[in-house]
Amino acid sequence: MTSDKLAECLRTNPVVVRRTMGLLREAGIVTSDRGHAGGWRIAVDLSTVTLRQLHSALGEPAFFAIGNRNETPECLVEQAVNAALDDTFIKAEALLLERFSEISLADLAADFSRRYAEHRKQGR
Amino acid sequence: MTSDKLAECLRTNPVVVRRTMGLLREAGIVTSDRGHAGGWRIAVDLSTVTLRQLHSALGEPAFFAIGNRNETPECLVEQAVNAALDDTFIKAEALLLERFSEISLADLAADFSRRYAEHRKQGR
DNA sequence: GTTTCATGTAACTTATGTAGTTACGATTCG
DNA sequence: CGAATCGTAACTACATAAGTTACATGAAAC
Repeated sequence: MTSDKLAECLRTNPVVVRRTMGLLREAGIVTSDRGHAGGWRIAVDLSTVTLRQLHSALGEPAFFAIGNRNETPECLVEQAVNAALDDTFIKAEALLLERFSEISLADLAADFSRRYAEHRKQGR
Repeated sequence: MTSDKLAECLRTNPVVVRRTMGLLREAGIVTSDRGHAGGWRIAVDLSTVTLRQLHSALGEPAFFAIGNRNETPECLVEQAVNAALDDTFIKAEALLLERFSEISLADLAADFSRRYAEHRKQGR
């Protein structure tokens, strides 16, 4: 599928698609071909790719919007708050990473297919 | 303590302090007095205020930086992803909220005091 | 009562990060 | 050759949070 087509599906811009897909290519998950009949192609079996791997391929973006701004603050109040919460943030992150590693793209594809079939049935 | 002094401690601006402290005042956690010898005062026993209450007073800002952008998306792919992850995000959030409700400002104050004493000992 | 010290708050400015856009070079196929 | 496509740099737009300015309001000091 071309960047243009993907951008249309995702309601965004082809260059944005290329930027993100480029990271997935670096991780070996997709390949790209230039020129006529080029575009993006999935390079691996969907059952072998987990959300954990995608998260990693995309640069491990932060899970949390709040919490630790500074790992080793000088401020003693900040230190006390970090000490009280760090363990829990680490546990919560582990929970999410664990779940991410359990979900493969094949799982999502299967669920999508189910939903799509349902959608078509309802649509009639 | 005045907004000016607090702003200095927090390395920020008095108006920013007033904005945030105003929310804490609405929640009954602090009071403010105008005029000479005015400023902010803690209104309750620190042992009765938990981080959960602060989080609530400050408008329950989002815990997560990623995840669900749309609770009920039309897109079937997005639906499949949400279905796969929602439970886990809810669990992770519950974990954080639970921990927040376990920690009182008195706990943090005590830990701060310990750190401060240590700091002064080291300082000599 | 005037002066000084505070908060309360509206309005504006600045900073930051993400996304979107334009432009064009490089590559591939027909 | 020419059309299609990615690669990428550079720029623009937008949203959000934080910072700033300005001034009104209120309270205590003297």
